[in-house]
Amino acid sequence: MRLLIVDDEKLIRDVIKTYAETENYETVEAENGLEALEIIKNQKIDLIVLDIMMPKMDGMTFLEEIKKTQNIPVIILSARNEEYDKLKGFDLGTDDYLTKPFSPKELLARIKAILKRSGKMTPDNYEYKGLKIDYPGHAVYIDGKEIKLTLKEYELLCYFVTNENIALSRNQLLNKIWGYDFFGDDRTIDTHVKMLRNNLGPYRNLITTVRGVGYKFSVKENE
Amino acid sequence: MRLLIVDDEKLIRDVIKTYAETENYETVEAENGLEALEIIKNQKIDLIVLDIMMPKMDGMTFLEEIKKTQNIPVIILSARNEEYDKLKGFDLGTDDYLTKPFSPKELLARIKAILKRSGKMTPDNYEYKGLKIDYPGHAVYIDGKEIKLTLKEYELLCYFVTNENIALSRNQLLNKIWGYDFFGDDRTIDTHVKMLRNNLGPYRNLITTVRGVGYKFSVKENE
DNA sequence: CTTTTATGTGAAGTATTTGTGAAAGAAAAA
DNA sequence: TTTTTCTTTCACAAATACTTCACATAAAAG
Repeated sequence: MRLLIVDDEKLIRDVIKTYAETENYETVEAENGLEALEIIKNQKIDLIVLDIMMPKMDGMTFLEEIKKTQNIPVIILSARNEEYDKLKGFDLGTDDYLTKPFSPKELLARIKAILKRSGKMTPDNYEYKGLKIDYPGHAVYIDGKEIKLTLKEYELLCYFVTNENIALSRNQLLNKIWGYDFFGDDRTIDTHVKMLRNNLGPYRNLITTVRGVGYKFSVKENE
Repeated sequence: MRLLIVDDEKLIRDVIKTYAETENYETVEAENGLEALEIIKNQKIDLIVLDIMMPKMDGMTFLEEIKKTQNIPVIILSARNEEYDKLKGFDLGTDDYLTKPFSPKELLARIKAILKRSGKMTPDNYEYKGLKIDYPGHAVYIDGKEIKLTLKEYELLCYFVTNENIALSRNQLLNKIWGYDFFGDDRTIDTHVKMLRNNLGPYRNLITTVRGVGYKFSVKENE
């Protein structure tokens, strides 16, 4: 069980690290979002403790970034009175939120709760028949052969896969993958879905159109 | 499922609103107790999120006021260290409280728990015999086989199902499903009901005609 | 029983939504 | 810079959905 602690203050990191280690969690540290992204790319992380206020790449940006493709639970640390509305991309199902100053005991309790709740940890790959996604490697395979997806196509696919059997509106997709500050055309999604379908070849029909709503990924074998 | 959010800080209301909407709750806002009372009078509210400290009419007064006549569950928000024993009218069976600052996740979890407890929770699917609606998937199944409904047919069915045994006028249906800005013909509903009935096959008679009024969905086995 | 009123329904016409190729615009790589 | 790759927009075709209409049918009223 490995935690990533992202905070620019070494003192805070040390405190968390100390307490976490008494509970036998491994810890990895990062000073800012950029560093954290690097680590996420290369290591399997089970939970992230994330400070919102940081230089270089702040917590929110980092959060939106990783939520595009990964589903690692996150505990957010923020100063009291910070603006709540910045907390976009925050996934109510898997994440939690604590205000500074916090009691280490409470943090540990929440860590425990989240890890328990999410039971089986974030898998590092997805597989359905000959379709395979290797999350750490950012790669997708069809029948053993790697297919080359652009970033948006990959993000789309990941989001679809983690929301199997759920109809996703264009807005939802835009917000989650493009970010809340994208003000372009809805239909750009259609184009990306088209490309993704083409690239999925024999698996193209796993993405179905939900007319009037958006798209849905499902492996159900209906006619 | 409609929540009333009562808080004098717009920021807090916005945060709650944002998160509540991701869970598909409708939200109504009020700045103070007086406003909230007005709303309660005129709308059906399933749960109230209530800040205790407010100008004009504070949360406590409001709480006592509505508890006299209604039994809507309430989640109370209060600053840490406020005296809880002042919480008159607080019903331990149906209500809950949270201290600020709170985690949105926790609030939503409590909302869900309370709604579930009070039997009001919208489940994410509906089932009656071989008729099944999968809300997240926007899909309807009859005896295990998916039937393809158009958006309007699907919306109609959902609205019927959530208003079982209630006669719905054409106007009501138009307003809810078509929106208040639709100025077309009433009878278009008849056509959609016709199509929906056809698609429901063996379950077509769950939608009965209420002559002079509109339609009604009911599972009662009459005549 | 006849008339009136309301609903059921098939079919035609209208409107909307989606698929798609291509071009323009951005970003990254060379 | 130039070249390449990726992203976004656009335009039009195709598919699908929605609305209206006219007449058939059924229920209620006279």
